[in-house]
Amino acid sequence: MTNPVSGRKGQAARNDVTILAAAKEVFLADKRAPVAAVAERAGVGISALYRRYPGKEDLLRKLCHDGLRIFIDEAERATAEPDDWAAFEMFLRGVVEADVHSLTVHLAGTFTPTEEMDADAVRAGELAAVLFDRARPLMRAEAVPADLTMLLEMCAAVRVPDPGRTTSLRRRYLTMLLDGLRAGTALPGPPPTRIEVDWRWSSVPR
Amino acid sequence: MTNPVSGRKGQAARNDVTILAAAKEVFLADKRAPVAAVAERAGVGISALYRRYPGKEDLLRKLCHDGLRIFIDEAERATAEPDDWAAFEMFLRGVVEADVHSLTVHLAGTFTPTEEMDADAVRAGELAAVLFDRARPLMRAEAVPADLTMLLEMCAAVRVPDPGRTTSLRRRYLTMLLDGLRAGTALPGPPPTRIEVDWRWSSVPR
DNA sequence: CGGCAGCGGAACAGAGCATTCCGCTCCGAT
DNA sequence: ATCGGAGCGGAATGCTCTGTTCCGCTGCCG
Repeated sequence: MTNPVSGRKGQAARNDVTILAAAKEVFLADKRAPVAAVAERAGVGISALYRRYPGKEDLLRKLCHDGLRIFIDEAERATAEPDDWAAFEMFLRGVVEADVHSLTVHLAGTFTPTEEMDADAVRAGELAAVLFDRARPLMRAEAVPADLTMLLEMCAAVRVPDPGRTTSLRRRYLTMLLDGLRAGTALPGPPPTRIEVDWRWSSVPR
Repeated sequence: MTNPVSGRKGQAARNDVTILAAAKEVFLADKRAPVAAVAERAGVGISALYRRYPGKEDLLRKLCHDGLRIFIDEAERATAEPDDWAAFEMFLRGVVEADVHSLTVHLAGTFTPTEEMDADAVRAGELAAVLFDRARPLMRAEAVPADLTMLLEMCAAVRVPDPGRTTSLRRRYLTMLLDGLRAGTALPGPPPTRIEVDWRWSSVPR
């Protein structure tokens, strides 16, 4: 019973991950997708879903929190890299690769966050700031940490029907953005503020 | 009667532009917004809207087509600029400034396009390609015209609650993107194809 | 071999929305 | 001054869509 790869329990355990994966796919494509779409994508009935999560909002929250944790993991992994710019770039590439931004920022606002999530979000911001500061000497002077959120937002906006191509194209434009981040002409207007960048989190619906 | 600035006809004429402006604001913020939201934003009743447009889809189409025309206008205006890079930059800045991309690509798929729109879309693509080709010698070698769509897409993704700041921030990141477009490290993966970039147009719902 | 965990999917209840419709107002032609 | 109707507000209508519940079945587990 400790490792039921087959049988009733095994199937249930497998459904756990299947459902989560399906939810990720579906809500990444459309954050307002109906619950039934997730069940269908996972190839299970609706009950299988409601047996695991009290309601839709809980599923969304779980998905978002998982994304946040991946973000933190990527940041921590990159921190170990000694070269400042390499660490920074590794971090961003990891986040973009995992499509974490869509999981976190895009899903924000569709549920009420838990305190633990808030804490994790703060931690994520701190880690990113450290990475940013290390790489800052290599960037254009006007760049600020809040720019990171926007850069990720822009990468997440790159989307084509084929997921593989989406990833590939995002790599392409992230490269371009990183080049633009390093040097160039003076930037117009004031940089984004923390509040401007985090507004999705603060708008608590219902 | 030729210029009824006041009276019944005058109010109606003023409502024409008020409604269109409201629709632009509302659908820019959320392309799936209900018709009632447009009426409310315009400060009119729903009838005022349905008197002008047979249905929601027609309003969306009008909005999108107007955006397409602005795109073309910007392209034509920029074409007159003798300096190749300046023309290219003026074009992109104009398009971003007018938030035309959200009006066109983002609204695509919410209605069935007319033949005239298709023709205009083709013309828009041609004009943009000319501008691109003129500036190409000044860009990194891997850049292709389809990149333009993606760059605009990324700029459109920059969005904060305050419209003024949104515009300002978009200028900021467009500058960064243009710098990234001009030079830098090699880009990974194949560039986007025309089909990948136009997929929204081809998916015809209903 | 019996019980129940786990599940499929129909059924339910309610929300949201595009569109219609009715009655009112008040411009403007006579 | 009067009256017809253009223009409009907003309630009413008739969906469609969706979250959630519920019932009955299946087949593993003890």
